[in-house]
Amino acid sequence: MPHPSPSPAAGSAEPQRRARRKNARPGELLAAALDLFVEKGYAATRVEEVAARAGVSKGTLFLYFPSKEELFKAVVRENIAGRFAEWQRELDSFEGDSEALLRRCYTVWWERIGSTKAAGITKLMCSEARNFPALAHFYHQEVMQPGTALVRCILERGIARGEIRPLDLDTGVYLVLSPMMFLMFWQNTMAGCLPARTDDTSETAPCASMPFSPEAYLEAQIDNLLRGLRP
Amino acid sequence: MPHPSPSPAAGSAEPQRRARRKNARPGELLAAALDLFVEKGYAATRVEEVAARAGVSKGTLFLYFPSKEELFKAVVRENIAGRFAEWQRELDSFEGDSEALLRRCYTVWWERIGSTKAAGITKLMCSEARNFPALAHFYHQEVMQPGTALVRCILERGIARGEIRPLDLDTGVYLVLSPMMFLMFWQNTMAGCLPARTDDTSETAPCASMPFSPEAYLEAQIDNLLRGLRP
Amino acid sequence: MPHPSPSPAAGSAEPQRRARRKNARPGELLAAALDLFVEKGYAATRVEEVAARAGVSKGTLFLYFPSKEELFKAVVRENIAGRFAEWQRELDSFEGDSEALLRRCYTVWWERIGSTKAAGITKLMCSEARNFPALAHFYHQEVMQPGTALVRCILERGIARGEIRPLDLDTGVYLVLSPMMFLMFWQNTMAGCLPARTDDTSETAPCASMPFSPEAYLEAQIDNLLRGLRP
Amino acid sequence: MPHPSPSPAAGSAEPQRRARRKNARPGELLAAALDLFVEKGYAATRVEEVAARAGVSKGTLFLYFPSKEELFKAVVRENIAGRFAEWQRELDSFEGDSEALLRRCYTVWWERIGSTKAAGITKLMCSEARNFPALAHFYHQEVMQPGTALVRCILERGIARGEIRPLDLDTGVYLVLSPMMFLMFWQNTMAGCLPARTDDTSETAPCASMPFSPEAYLEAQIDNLLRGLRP
DNA sequence: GATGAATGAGCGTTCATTCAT
DNA sequence: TATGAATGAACGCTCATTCAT
Repeated sequence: MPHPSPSPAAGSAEPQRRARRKNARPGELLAAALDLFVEKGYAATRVEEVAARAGVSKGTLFLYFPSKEELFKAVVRENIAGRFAEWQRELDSFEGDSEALLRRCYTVWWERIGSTKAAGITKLMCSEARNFPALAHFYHQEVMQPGTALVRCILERGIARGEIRPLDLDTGVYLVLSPMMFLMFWQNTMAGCLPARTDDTSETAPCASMPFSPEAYLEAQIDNLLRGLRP
Repeated sequence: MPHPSPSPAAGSAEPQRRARRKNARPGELLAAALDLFVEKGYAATRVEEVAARAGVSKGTLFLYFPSKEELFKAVVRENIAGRFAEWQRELDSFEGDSEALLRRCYTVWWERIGSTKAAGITKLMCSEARNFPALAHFYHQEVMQPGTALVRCILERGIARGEIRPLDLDTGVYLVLSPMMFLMFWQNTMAGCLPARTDDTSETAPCASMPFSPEAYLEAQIDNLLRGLRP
Repeated sequence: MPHPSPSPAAGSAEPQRRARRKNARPGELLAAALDLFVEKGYAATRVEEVAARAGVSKGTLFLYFPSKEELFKAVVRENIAGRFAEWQRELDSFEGDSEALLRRCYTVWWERIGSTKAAGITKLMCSEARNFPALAHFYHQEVMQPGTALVRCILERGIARGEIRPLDLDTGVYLVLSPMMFLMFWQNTMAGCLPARTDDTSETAPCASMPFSPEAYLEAQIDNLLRGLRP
Repeated sequence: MPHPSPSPAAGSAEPQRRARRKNARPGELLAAALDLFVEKGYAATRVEEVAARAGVSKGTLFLYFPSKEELFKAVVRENIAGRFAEWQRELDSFEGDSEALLRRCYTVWWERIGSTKAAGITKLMCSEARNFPALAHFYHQEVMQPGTALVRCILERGIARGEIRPLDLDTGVYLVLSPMMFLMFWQNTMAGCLPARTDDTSETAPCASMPFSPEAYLEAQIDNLLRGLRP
């Protein structure tokens, strides 16, 4: 095995690449689409760019997703909407008290959504909902409704167990949800503190002088929320 | 009355009005642009529409602003004035306890910002921050920083008076601010509740099944916040 | 039974069927193409659809026909066979008067051509003539010329027998032919009476208010033609 | 006036060209569109080509016509549909007998439609109706319906005056119309005899060996029709 | 031979921008 | 100064054609 690394390695793995790619394509496209949608927004993302980032041509994208709109929906389903069933199961089988449940809820959300690119989707959706009513409807149906339903379950359970003071649930769910939403907005706007974009202009991080730790924020919110919800 | 009809000088106060209009032009364009940018977002707003709403032609707009991008920047700069000095004075002279102060703070914010077009500017700014990093920086310094400073004052005062439990202020300020930001986003996206599309599928307004009253939300947040902040 | 599963020779009569299919391929493709070209026109027919209807893949079609254009040409050549010799024989042996002959002529034409897919070929050919001048020429020589010759015979016979008034035959043949051509066009266009579009405006089938029965039309035409041709 | 002709003549007429063109543009575009639609069909005609033939850019076309479909409709209205009112007036004020009326009807039709490019529209419409149901509907409503209504008027008048034998009008109108339609098809398919296209390939006229005079055909048809319609 | 994943030129349409008037 | 006719680059999407397997 001489020259293992810098060699172009042209040869053995080529034949099956086509077949192997075929299965990988949707995932690669979804990943590229997630990146670009979050980075530039829905309207400003060109499908050709998504295709290019996934290493294929424009036409190929339409082999897997019939339209830009469906591509976006697939991104949402892949990264958010498709996971509610699992979360509901986790919730149903949880055995601790409401404080533990809420803390776990925030932790899990932060790990799986809040700190990932998926959080950018929510910000994007809120930014462009008015211009793409069909997408807004889809997002509402597939994400907002299940999300609020999940939180409502948690609160109802806590009230039933006497661990949470009775409160109007229609607005109560937003006591739990709004910190998450705030974080998703914050992370994807003011927080140029993220590794910063690598493409065009040199970009001084806007919040350089204003410390903000999402984890600390979340911690403070959950603490305060729990105090406030106590019976 | 010689040459009554073909003379071009028909009309008395015209020249003056023309001149008056000329000075007002940039302002009228900025006002129209503000409305439309807030209403539809940056990308979806057409310069022709801005010009039309300002009562001038498309070409005239480009006489005052060299490009759509510069128009947008001018709109944001124009509308994010500092009213913080006034608020700081109101705060300094407040004599009630922290609960009253915080409640008043939310009320005043809702009346002067949250329920007005100003909230739309914030949402707009956040939505487009990635595309206009310089503006995002500007906004952060001129709005976010003073805003957090103000809230920090309130909390420090409360802690000093023993009305608020000690807590890390760097993150604590966001306990107060995040409901406001959440509301500004919410009001300008999901609550758009467009009158349903008329084309293919029957689509009820997206928020039909998810009631949300900003006032009720604010009430619930302030209540819970105050409970949580109690020593 | 060694190697039962991974052996590719699984199946008994498969090889033969494969071979049989292989010879039938071009014909199956031509048949599918005929259907679709007649149904949707040249431009609107997608080669993939032709391949699918013939039960093969898109790539396979291009194995047999080098391009969509050549496929079209092959379809037209294949389907415009000459049945004129047979009709000439039937005409030569006819013994009734001219009215009976002309009536029979229309009836036979309607049964064998007018009401069948063959009419669709004619309409197709006429519709695409400008894009395929060579085919138009071919069609003119192989179909139009013999057709007019046949009708000319009928008229000459009638004039000779004193049953038809003398008239210029060069144009007279079209008195007989034009109703047929009109019908072939009509049947394959306006009479499509598509099941109404389902999207925006309420659109009843285009011919709803304009009743048209091919048989009644043919009947009226032959009646009027015979009256007009009487000496 | 030295060098009057080869001089570029740049100078006097330039200033008003813009304004003058503005009024002329729709007409120029409609003329170009008529040419191309008739020449290549609806689907195969590219709007960019229409614009180019009218001497403007693609975008300019959309300044005057909001879509390709509306451009086509405008062509139809300009060349056919918009004239029925005038024809109806001419019909209402006609004072001769039915033979004179029908002869005049054919003559006028031939001069204003049949022998012009407008005839190509009907052929086009029949060729592509199935693929563009909206256009088919429009054409049916704006052309076929008024056309048949007009002919029906003529026949009813003749029957009332005892100059035409009673006959079922629903099919009777087609006795009058089908020769026109036949001619429109014929002229625009088999009759490469027209001055032949000047663009790409050398095209031998397909009907070289088969004499066909539209005028003679029309003459024969009207003669025979009148004989057939006599009471 | 047969497949179907991949391509890319081309379509109708939009809209920020220009410039002759 | 103000206009609005004109532009052309770009978009989302289609589909005949190619070619590695």
